[in-house]
Amino acid sequence: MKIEDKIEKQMRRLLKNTIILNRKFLDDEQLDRREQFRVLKEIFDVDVRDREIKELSGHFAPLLRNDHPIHLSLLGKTGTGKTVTMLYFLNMLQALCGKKKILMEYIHLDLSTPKPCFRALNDLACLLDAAKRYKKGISLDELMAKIEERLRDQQGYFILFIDEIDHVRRDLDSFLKFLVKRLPQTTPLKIVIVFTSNRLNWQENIDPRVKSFLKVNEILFDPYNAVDLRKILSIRIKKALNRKMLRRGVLEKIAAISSRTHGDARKAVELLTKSAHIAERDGTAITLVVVEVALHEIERDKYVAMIKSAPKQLQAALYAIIALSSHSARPLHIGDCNRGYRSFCAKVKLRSLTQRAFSDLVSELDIYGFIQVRIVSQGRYGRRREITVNLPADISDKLKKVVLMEFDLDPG
DNA sequence: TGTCCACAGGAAATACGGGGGT
DNA sequence: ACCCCCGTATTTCCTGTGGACA
Repeated sequence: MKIEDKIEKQMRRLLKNTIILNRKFLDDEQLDRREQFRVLKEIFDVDVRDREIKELSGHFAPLLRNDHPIHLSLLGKTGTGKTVTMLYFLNMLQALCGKKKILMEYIHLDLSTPKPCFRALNDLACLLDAAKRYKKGISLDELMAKIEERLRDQQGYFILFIDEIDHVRRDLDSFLKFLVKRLPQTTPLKIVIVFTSNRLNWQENIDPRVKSFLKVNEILFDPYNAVDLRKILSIRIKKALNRKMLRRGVLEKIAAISSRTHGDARKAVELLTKSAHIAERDGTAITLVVVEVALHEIERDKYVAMIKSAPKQLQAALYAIIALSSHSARPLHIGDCNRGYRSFCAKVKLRSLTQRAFSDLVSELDIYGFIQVRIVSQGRYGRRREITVNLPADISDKLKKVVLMEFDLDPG
């Protein structure tokens, strides 16, 4: 056989077993707005988030009567579709308003990373084209004035979609005071603010004087159930994957696992994506076993990402504890761990912290789930925390290697 | 019943580091 | 270049604790 034929045959065989046909439909980041909306439309067309969309329509219906709806608060855990549903809805609403010659403008202020009041206001000003991006050097008042100036003689409806409102740490009060109290008085715009939050009680500790101005309607987004997730996943599968390489029951399994553990659509799609990648890498179909492996790898990657982005001190503490725990079957105590930690610090030339600070590191590792800690009293022999490591062996090995590499040490 | 172990963990003091103003 | 401000990290100091043991 000629070499050209061989190559062609080989490539055709690989192509036949390709699993991911269109990568971008597995990652929303890679889709542009229009494509995103097209995917969303398909999802909403099969009645996913039907109730929520009905409630949204009800809330915004007064627009068509030239009436002024109150503010709105969308509550629910991450990955329950608060943001996408709202964006999709706003897009539709804008089209509708255009048709009916109703003036309407909306802004999406995304606070997905925590930021102080100043940053949030500055970001808003940027979106409105009212100011440049400042690091500092301008007071909150000036910033507010710029926003007011920009909106001073606008007409019609102005919908301000503020995503993850509880990420405004420090001075949420003045942020809200400006938006709900001051701004409506200085512009003829009819302002409707839509908040999202994954904490049901985000309004609890805001200034009562602001709160009294903040009339909100609430819509609750439940976690997705297995039926919804199946619909969402099958649309992704249709668009992105070679369905011949998907074994029976895989879709159901991913939907079931996801609805049981979190009900988060983004994580469900992530599990699907990971499974596809693994299957492709190993040259197999996506089977139930592959899904299991994917689940494990996602978990491992989560731990690795967490420790990589953690401060050096925390990395050192984790390394010392994992290393110590693999030697002894007994639970560890702070004293032992602290000694191990100190000697590790000496080895990697890291300044070691006091036991008090180290003790806080241990609590932090407990919160992140790397280790388990419980307080045990041994009477005369003191009161101490018992520290255990419950990670699968391959994960803790991997973590040790990662930490060593962070300290520029060869894991070998 | 009181003692005392070996810490836990709160509060206040202090060090550090990045950014702006001058 | 120098100082100041402010938020965060760390240290210092401290009080509290459940129960075995005498």
